[in-house]
Amino acid sequence: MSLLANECVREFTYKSFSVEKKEEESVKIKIIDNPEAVAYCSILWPSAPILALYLWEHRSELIGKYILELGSGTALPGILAAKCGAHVTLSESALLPRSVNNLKRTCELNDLNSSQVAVIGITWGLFTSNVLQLKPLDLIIASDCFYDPSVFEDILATVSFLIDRNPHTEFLTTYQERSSDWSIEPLLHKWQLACSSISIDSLGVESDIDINDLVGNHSIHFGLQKIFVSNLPWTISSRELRQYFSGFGNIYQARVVFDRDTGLSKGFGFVTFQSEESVNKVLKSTNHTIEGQPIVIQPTK
DNA sequence: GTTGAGCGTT
Repeated sequence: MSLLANECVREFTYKSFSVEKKEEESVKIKIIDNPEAVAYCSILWPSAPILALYLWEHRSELIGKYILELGSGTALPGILAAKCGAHVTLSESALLPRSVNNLKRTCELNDLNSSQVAVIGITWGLFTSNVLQLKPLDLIIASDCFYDPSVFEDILATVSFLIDRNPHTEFLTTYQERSSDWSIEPLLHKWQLACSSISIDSLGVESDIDINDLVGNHSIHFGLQKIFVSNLPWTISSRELRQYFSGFGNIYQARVVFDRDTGLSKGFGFVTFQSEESVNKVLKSTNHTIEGQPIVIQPTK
């Protein structure tokens, strides 16, 4: 399997001592991360390792279960569930064939063939034949799918439909709180779904993983993590933009905006950091220059 | 049409 530009393979190892088997169990997962991707589904968001770690710590309950992952993206939780013995179906939007294909590539990367893990296109809120043909599920999982309020109801419509067909199906989801104004609670009522939250305080203790390392400072809003950069030299690409700002902290995404028609740089771009602190550092520091040219930094509107 | 204020993409 070959990687595209900006893609990298990230390895996750889950290890725990099994009291029942009196031996250490471990599994290694490889996922394709593309922090530069325009499509959010190619980026490994912190909710994914959290859900994966939760599944790992409940792996004995996964054996033989039928699990569907919605909006799989990098598919870390889904692949982990498959490695733990579940029958897993990964899914991505049917409108994004490349993202669906990325799921197939990830299966290949983890030596899982199509009889072990199925990959299908599911568009949230649409009841296409792919959804109708699903076998009864034990569990639906989704990491970081509640990132845009305009799709909240579509996701829950799909979940509600699948739970209606098989009432013992459970839905397990992790998400980042991006705005205190957002809530799925009214929609849960509307779709007659009940929910409870699971504490992640003791998550990782068994595997000796500090979840803060996985999450970073992500409980903050997106706007504060992102800066608008202008007066860029015409010649620089997202790569150089990333390179310049990498000195201020870990970067999720750095993008120069190019004109769709001419392909020429518009001379501005966006940099999204993994923490608010990095943004503050950038804003405090003056005299930012790239290739000798002063550049302008502003918080995003 | 060879630039210099601006807030993109999915």
